[in-house]
Amino acid sequence: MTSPSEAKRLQMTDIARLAGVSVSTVSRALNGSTLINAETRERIGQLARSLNYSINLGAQNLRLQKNQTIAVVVPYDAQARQHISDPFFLSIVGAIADALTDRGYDMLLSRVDAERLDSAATLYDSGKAIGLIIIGQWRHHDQLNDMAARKVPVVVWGGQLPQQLYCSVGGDNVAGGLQATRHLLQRGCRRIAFVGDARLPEVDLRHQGYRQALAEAGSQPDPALVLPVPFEIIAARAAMDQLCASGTAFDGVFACSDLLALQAVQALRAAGRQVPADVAVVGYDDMPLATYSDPPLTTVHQPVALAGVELVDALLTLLRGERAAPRVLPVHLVLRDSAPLPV
Amino acid sequence: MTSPSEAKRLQMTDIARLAGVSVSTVSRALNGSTLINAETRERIGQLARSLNYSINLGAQNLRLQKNQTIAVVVPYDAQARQHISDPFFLSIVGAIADALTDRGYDMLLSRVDAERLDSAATLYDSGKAIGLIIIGQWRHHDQLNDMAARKVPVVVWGGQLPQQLYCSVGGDNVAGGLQATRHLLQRGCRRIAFVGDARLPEVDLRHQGYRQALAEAGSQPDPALVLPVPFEIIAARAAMDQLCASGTAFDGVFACSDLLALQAVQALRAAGRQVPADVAVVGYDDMPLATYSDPPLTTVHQPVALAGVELVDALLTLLRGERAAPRVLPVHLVLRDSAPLPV
DNA sequence: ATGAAAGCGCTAACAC
DNA sequence: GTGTTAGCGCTTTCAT
Repeated sequence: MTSPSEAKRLQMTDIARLAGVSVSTVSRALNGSTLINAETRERIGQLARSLNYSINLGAQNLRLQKNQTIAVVVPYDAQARQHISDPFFLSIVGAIADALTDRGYDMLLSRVDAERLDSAATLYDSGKAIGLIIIGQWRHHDQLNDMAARKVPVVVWGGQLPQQLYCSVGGDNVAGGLQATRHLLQRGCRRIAFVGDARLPEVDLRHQGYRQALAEAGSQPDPALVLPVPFEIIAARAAMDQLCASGTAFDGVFACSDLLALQAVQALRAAGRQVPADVAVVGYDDMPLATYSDPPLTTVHQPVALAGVELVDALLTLLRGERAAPRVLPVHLVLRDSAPLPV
Repeated sequence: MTSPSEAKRLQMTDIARLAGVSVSTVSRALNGSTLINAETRERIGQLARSLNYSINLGAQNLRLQKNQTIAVVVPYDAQARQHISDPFFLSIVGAIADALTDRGYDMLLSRVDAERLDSAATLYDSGKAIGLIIIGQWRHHDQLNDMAARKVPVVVWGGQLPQQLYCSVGGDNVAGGLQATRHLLQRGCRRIAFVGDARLPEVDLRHQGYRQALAEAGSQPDPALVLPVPFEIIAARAAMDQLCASGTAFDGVFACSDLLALQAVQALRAAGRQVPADVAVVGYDDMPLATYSDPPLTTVHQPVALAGVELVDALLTLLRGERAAPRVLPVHLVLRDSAPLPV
């Protein structure tokens, strides 16, 4: 509404002139140096405050070789021009923001093409940020390894993989897949669909848990029941509709996000099948909507707030020059109506 | 995992030395100056790329007096140490991130105490960001006015108020309140509870719409039906439980967020009342969960993606030195089962 | 207790 | 076409 500041931004010289002292005195005063006479210090402080002067951090950082900015990178599908929409991504970004704020760091939120995760390194190379938190490995474990190999301080939300040079923090995906699938089997499900793109490491680990649970039960995995859909609801719905239409028999669904699970529910209903009576459904993430949905979702809970703290602490550990071991955070199944306990 | 870079960060001098030229040549080459011989330019480019060198933006910005960083400020309740959790805030942050990325700006995500919105101005004063987008006016219209008066480039998501010096972008809250309440009246509701803290301007405007709709219908507003709850589910649930227990008669609820609406639904059910048969409920925001919830929510849709674009464009207008007029974005009621059309 | 001056990494006159 | 040099706004020796 009001038009902008043509008023050149104040700088230390201005304060110095107004206070009738030199810039070094202002600098020292503003930084609380005890070298400066307490009352001049106070006077300069007052003056600066009354003029809303604030030290230029760009210049200060350059001089001090410091920087308190961490980049949080949310990859996106450039082809689909897909926007940040999955609530899980948004809430983990919120959790990281909280953790960084608590520790006095600034957060630069960036989006990069999921096919070029390595391009995030420019944020570090250019000094915009002193470290990177990347949300998800996507399909580029190798690029992340390369970044770590050239000593870019980076922590990744995702699964722990063999031959991993970077620090990852993630939920226990195998355990999540295992618990979800075991629960469905225990309910008596015999043919359980797996919804998620196993080219993503996290999903692949959940898929391992799924297969392991099937193996325990002596059940054969059926490739026709694996739906390699991305974290994107339109595609998920289409794939589920197709599965329903195909005539392939199934009585359970394990979906790799709550949103995917709810799309499955809708597709099933559209096909005239009841949840959980005909088909039980288990989701992943335990976002708030899982509580309110119809039916409330049985889902694998991910500790989002803890995730934010762990990601940040791991990165700060790296920045201190220490090694940061990958962390696998506990997950647990939350029982609700989409797949209740067997009666 | 891997430990950090003790390797001092490369700088232009290093590239210059390795290329056997002066820093100015490197600078020009890297900035694509045609003054430089095409092949030396290419050679230097290759060298820099192969070493992952990237111009130090802190220094560059200092020299060029430029900066492409916009701060997005999410206020929070410091007393409650409440975290970013309302899905609406998170999704508008996502929308702003998309809009800024498209336009080549960096986004600094900051949290400030909702009682000290003016503290966000330091981000500008210190040169961290060239402009501010603040999510919500909260209870400090005056602080925002002060910031605008001293020419801080700021745009606020929120309602348009009288005597407003800053640029706001927001949904049409009066229309939203009007449509929601009219719809409930049209269904035959006679006693409609209003759930939301009218000390917040946006909520107050919705409340105006609510009162206007009641007036149109010749209905008397009853203060006992106004629940001044914050955007926080625990408090909302408690207030709704209390209303149910109080014996105050009501047959409709207009809640100022979808999350509040769903808490109302849960409280009503706990009190043995059906939605929408006994009490119809209308929410606000039209977040994804409104589609999936039980019952799906009739709610006022806010154009989140558009909001991101408008906020960013308004700020860029200010930064260009032009005036940016406040914008009120259209909202519309989405009919679902929590308050279906009258039969 | 305060000031003068050098320099953080970069760019852009101004030389040659 | 390329090098030399003077700052961008700040902190910090080193003087006084």
